[in-house]
Amino acid sequence: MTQIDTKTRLLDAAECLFSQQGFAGTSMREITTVAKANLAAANYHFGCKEDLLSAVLERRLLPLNQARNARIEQVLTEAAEANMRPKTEDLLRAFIEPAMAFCNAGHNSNAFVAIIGRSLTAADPAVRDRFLDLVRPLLTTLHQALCLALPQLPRELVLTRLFFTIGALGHCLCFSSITPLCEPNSSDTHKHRETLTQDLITFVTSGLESPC
Amino acid sequence: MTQIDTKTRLLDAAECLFSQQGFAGTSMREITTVAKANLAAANYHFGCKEDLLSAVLERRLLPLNQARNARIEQVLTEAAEANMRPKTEDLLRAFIEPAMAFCNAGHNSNAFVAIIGRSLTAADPAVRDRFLDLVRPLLTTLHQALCLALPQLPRELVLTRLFFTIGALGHCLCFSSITPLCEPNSSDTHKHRETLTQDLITFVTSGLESPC
DNA sequence: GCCTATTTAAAACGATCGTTTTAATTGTGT
DNA sequence: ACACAATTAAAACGATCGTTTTAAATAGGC
Repeated sequence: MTQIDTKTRLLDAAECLFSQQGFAGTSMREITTVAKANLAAANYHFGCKEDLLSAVLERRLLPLNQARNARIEQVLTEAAEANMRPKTEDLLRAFIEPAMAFCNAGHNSNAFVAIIGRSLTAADPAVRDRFLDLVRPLLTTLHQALCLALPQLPRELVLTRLFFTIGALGHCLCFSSITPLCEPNSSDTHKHRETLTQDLITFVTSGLESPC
Repeated sequence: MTQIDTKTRLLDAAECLFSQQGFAGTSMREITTVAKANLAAANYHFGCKEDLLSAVLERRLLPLNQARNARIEQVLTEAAEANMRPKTEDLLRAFIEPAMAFCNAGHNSNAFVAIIGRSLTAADPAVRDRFLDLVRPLLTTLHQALCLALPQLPRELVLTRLFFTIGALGHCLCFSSITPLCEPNSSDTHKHRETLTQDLITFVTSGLESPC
């Protein structure tokens, strides 16, 4: 068998269609058609549509958040060894860069980032809750780390500003998928994405470090 | 007839349901049931579901954006009279405050803000395009005004940072509807919303004014 | 009174939805 | 070879969808 796993093809198709049309706007028949698989195969592998969504989210989000978590821990460790406070910008970079880099990670993960960007504020509670369960631990870690970097600020204010940061990031992830900024896969796109990432980090770092 | 217009009841119901379940996740039958109207009445007044969405958007967004536009013009006029540059914070306040204040504007407009927050990055192009057409002029005006306030920054960077600002604002609008921060209509809610608004303005002002 | 616009009731249109079932067929490991 | 998991094909399940139609009833303006 030279072609990809049916299960993987289903995940790829679901990811692509969910990102373009949303969860409610995508049918199981569309997914199986794009995946060139049988309609029954989807339910056979994933049970129901909502569990397919969970599988789509988990496949990318678990490793992504693991990478972000590792980078945050690294920033904290290096700061502790130097007997200094971690820098706000370093923490935010550890949180943002892996997500934005996902756009260029090959496969069709650039479709996935739009799902991330939208899931947090999704109207459908089924989407929102399944997503929130996957990111809550990371956000808690990041919040605590940011409080170390910004001891002069009330913890509650840091959390509020972290919310703003997430909003800005999510908006970026959505738009870089909706509106391909240049021709896809061109070096221009790469460069622009890197610029955009740095612009975002600069923006939210200033926002978070703003005096109380 | 002591009760409200059928047309208005349909708009209210659609607004409420769209904000809670999204456009694709809400059926015409749900809307007419909540509105205590006949199913045929919805199509009679609005034609089709998409045009109903447009009507829902326009009812609140036109006056809201008109108010924001007037406040931006006022900031520009006062700055011109004083022979000074407009302040970034004043412009951002003119843009943000009316939207956030909408949460407490009575009727059920607090449901509407979630629609605003989500529409910009909606998966469904029908939703996104109809929304974008209603806000594009305002965003153009705001961008130009911000360039006057930040002449040291490239216009393109100002636009990028305005995108981040919109993302943070949209995220706020969504969450203040999803998670009622306190008991609704309590003075606590009012106070918290005002605090949140000021926190957001402080955050994005710092972000926009960050050195290049 | 008459005209027109609203609104209701009820039913039907064809279409699509998520899911399940049944049967036959492939592939893989042992 | 046998067993078991994966996959296909095709059909059907009941349900819901957006929209239209037909008919009757209700209101308000002139």
